[in-house]
Amino acid sequence: MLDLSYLKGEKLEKLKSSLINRGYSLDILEKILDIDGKRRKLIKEVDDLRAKKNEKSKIISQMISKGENVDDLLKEAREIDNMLEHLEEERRKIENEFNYYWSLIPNIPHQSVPIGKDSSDNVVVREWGRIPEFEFEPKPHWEICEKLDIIDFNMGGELAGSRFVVYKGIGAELEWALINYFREFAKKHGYKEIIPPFLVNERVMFNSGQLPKFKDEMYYIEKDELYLVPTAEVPLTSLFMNKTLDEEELPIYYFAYTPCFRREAGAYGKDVRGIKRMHQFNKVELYKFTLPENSYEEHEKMVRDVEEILQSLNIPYRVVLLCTGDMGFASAKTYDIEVYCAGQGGYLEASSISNVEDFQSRRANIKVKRKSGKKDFVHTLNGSGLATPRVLISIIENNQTKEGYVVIPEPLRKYIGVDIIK
RNA sequence: GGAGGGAUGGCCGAGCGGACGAAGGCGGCGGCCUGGAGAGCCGUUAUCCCCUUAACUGGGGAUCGUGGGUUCAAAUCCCACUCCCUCCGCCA
Repeated sequence: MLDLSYLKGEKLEKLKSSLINRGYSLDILEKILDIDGKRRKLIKEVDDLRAKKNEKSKIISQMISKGENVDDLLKEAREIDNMLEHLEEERRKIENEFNYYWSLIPNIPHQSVPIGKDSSDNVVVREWGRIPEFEFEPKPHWEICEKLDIIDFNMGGELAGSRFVVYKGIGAELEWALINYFREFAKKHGYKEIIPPFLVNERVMFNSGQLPKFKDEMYYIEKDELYLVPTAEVPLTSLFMNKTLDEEELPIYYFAYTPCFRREAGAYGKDVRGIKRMHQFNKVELYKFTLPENSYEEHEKMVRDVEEILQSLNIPYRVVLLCTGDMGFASAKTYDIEVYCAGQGGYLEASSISNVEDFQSRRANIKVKRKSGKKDFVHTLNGSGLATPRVLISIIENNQTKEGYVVIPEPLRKYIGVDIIK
């Protein structure tokens, strides 16, 4: 959530251009501005009236203690009450409306973010690794997995529907191997492990920016009013909600493995084959709470942490700086890391690493107290480190043999006990 | 699921209709004292919103788990909900 000062002066201009750059219409902002005017007026009216009432009450109490007659004053006070009643209701209504629309406004991109419309305007900032070459036509991972019987796509469909799969045997083992491998990396880089709830309440969903705008993307359990987490970023964001941290405590590095549940409501018919886009997948998420002045440095560091994992697995990748039009709602700056997948003949996004500045900490109310006594909202960062499916795709497709086998990357062998999946 | 107890400022803890944004203590901050530190003493010590201002300048409003209600007036009374603790039941 943005600072309300964005509704005035220079900052308003900044907000406008940022909305345009992100491909948002200005209609909603005009609506907000209109509501805000009414809101301020009502606040003033109500507060003034309350001041008057408080004054009367004070006089009444003084007169009562002196034993004087207060009937007339009582009547006046009751009249003020009547006026307040409907004004207050109006005020409550307009404040709710205001908060709702304001929570729909995305973050302001950092000045280093390229302005652009869509992914074609993203900027590749570096590439690593050698693209594998084959003497045969490399197959897509779904064909390989089916033949090796390590992922059962049909069974997933029968149990839960499309975009669900069943990992079997070495497939399941490889999945756990990756998860544990990622966990060990996170630990090595100084992140502290968290196991959060996989279901969270509405407030927590709001804090990280999923609600109210992306309600349709979430699985919701009506009976208990709980949402299934779409990423560990959601519970991690709220770990310090309504807390004020000490300056010396920062930065705080956390990581968590969770399954991630997404309805993929806008993706009908897209990426239906294989495990590229599923309703449930596994991910190890990296998360940082930092001082505002350090967040961009920490952002670069987080990207390097994730790169190191891919390098150790010898996966060719490129780091892409997203343009304004392609960035997520909460983000001020995002790098995607895309891994090369031979069977697809191209790159797939495997990690998204964002600095959201104080966008989430405002929603969750997470502050830091400076030595000077001044309080600021902390900055938060999140990054996949990593999600398993697309890394798995890359490993399977890049390491396939002519016979349809898959050579397991050296660092993962110790978890499984085999070098090659036959 | 059933029965009972509880939720107050950074923390502990009083208050149970009016002068209470809230006693007292601890902690924090500033000062005195000291060669320095400690002890001691004095002072200070929340957040948010609106209007105003060069300014946290001045004025006002709100906040004692959350949301309602009673009252001229609620931390205090009533109702609902949430969370925590204890006991019983059920269960991996």
